Amino acid sequence: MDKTYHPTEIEEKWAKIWSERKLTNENSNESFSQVIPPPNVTGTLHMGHSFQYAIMDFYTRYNHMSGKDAHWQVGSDHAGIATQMVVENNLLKDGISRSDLGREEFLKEVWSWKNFSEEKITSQIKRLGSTIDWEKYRFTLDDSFNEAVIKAFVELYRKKKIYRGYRLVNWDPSLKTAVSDLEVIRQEKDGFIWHIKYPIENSKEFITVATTRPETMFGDMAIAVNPNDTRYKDIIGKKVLLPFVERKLPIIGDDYVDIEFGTGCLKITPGHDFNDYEIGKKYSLHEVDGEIKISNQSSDFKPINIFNDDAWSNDNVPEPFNNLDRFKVRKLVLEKLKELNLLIKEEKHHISVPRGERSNIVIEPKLSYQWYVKTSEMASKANEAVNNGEISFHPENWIKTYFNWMNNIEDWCISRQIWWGHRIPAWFDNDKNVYVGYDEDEVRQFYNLDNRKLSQDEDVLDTWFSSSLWPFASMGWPNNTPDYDKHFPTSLLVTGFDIIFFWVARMMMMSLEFTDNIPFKDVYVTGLIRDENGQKMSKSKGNVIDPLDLVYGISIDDLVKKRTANLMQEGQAEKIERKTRKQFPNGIESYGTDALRMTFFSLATHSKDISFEFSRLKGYRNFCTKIWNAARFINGFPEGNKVFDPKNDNDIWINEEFVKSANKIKRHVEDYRLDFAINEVYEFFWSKFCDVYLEECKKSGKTNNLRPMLQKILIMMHPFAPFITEEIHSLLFDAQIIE
RNA sequence: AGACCCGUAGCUCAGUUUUGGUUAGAGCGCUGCAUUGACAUUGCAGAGGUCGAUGGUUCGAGUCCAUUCGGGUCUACCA
Repeated sequence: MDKTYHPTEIEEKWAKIWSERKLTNENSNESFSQVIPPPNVTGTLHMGHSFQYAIMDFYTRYNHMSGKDAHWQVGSDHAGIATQMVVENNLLKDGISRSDLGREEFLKEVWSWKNFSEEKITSQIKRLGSTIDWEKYRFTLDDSFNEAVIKAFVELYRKKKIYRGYRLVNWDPSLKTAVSDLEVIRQEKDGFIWHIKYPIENSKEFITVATTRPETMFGDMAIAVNPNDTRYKDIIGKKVLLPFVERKLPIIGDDYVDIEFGTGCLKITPGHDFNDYEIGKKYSLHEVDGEIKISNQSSDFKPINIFNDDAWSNDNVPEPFNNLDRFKVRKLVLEKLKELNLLIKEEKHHISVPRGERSNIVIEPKLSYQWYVKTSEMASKANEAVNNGEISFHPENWIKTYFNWMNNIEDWCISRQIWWGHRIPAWFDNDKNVYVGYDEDEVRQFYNLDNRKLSQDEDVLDTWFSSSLWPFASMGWPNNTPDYDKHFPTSLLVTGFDIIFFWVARMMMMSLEFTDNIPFKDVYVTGLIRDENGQKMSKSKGNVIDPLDLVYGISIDDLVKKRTANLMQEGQAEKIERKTRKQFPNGIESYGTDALRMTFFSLATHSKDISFEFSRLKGYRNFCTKIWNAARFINGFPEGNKVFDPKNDNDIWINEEFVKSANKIKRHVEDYRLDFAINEVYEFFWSKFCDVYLEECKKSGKTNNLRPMLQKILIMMHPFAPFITEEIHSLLFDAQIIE
């Protein structure tokens, strides 16, 4: 054995061996299985990924060593919007836009990016020593996965659990696509509320509405007051003249209006506000010759849309307000209202602005046709599985978060107006009739169509729609494969709390729908890795650490280069460089994968936010050194017994301690408390085995049992620190722990 | 508006439900001594906590209950 422990050389050797190896406990009837939360092919892996993969690999190895047939299904996610954005940004650097290329050419670009990113990601996962059968690698947009997605869509449609609807959606004007409720981030900020006078028809009276979005007034279709509001009782039924447009709007009385709020008087803009839409629908508002009419025919309802796809005002908006960005419209409207003395008050008001999760642009509610999944029935089935204990969360507390959302779940908008994704299997004829099916032939057959021309829906599906099928589709569903038979439902899901709604809940719904089975039994919910100051790691903050830089170390210049490359905003680089040089004056040292891995386990507490500390990492690197040196020391003694054979008090004592610790560790592992488990490992090896037993053996010279005891310990420690234990084991015992 | 989480040693955090129980734990840091004879170090010894605050239940509260202060997250809504 080398005098010093050189982790990276050893690790590279074993990582390669393991990436080509398949675990074979195929004869075991007991399955342990889990699926990787497929990483997005948007770039490279970060600390959060390696944290979770360490845990997943731990359980794979642990269960394999317990004799089970352990399967860890690996793959990656096409991540529709996110990946498309990355590729579009890259092209933009060369002055090329998506539309310059056209759909087909653009998709070629995305596929080549996918290959590039996938290569990086898989080599990272391999380097961490993950125990994976790479032949079973899947991608959420490969052909057979598409088969599963199409089947899911068509079946849901034919069971009337998917429908197409024309209604308001969260529209991202920068990406020009609809997004789901979950992809909208609310940002609280200080804004204004404006009080605006609208003249009442045939009178000198005015009515004052309060609004935070004056620019949408061109889409106003009614004024609403509370019928119990004595101030306005008499004007219900009268009409107002919408300034600039001269459209006649009815004044309606509805309980929805809060008497206390604002002026107690609300403008109704059904084309641009979700609540107004509901009211507009209730009264079937529609325009006839410049006047808004009320009816009880719901089919009459026709909201007025005043924006284009990019949220610039359209032709429904008069001069000089049309063909402007919505914020310019707002500014101009306020100016002109002021000139007309119709703007009577500007009040500070706390508002929450909806922003796109990816684009960060302000979301504009927009009327459009979109596809939706009906969720309520599926959700209650999923809830049942949690309530009757079929699925359990660890820590349990996350159940509350889960139910909080599931009990108020809305229908899920699954269509996206982008190019990268699973194309929606729906076809239109020239009369805009819609037909859903597996392919065009099947559609014609199913609907008994003549040879009319059909064209496929241009839209693609929300990435999370395909991800929701991952636990069974990645194992071969809808085909019956040996993996699906043996390893589904899976035993464990390791994932972050941030995607409980996006992913965990939806997998539960889809799995129960299509397989009549839960997708997983235990959900191990991890916290989010933050930097030492508790800040979320992000490119723009410049505090990201690449896990492989902890393994190999990195010079300060390279680290600065890495952190300041490809920044979205100008001028950040200098600040990031200063902070980085201050925190890591000499760069980052090499710590090795085992040290990193054990650090992750020690951080796997029940806490939501996990501060990544270098001092802890250093501590576990010292622990690895300790293991190495203990082994080297033992290796210097004569071989002694093949099998542990206690002959003195010291032997008996360490064996008892070993059994005690092993039992504790087993319990902690089964309770999903790897932080406790790794503490026990550390404490046993260092304080008991080294400080007491080894010292005693040194003194007494009774060293016959050192090797067999070390071997037992190495095997026990292997899932915690696979590289070093495997290396020592093969050096000293000429055999691998996992063959 | 509702829900949830956090506040314990200088720092980062365990411990709080099922099971309230003698001197409240860990790692790192700190102090002192020893050490290059397995240890890119290690060993031994040690200091350091009114467990956010107040009140209650109890023989006994970090742990249970109520109130409160500070920090954070999520969901819904906000004309």
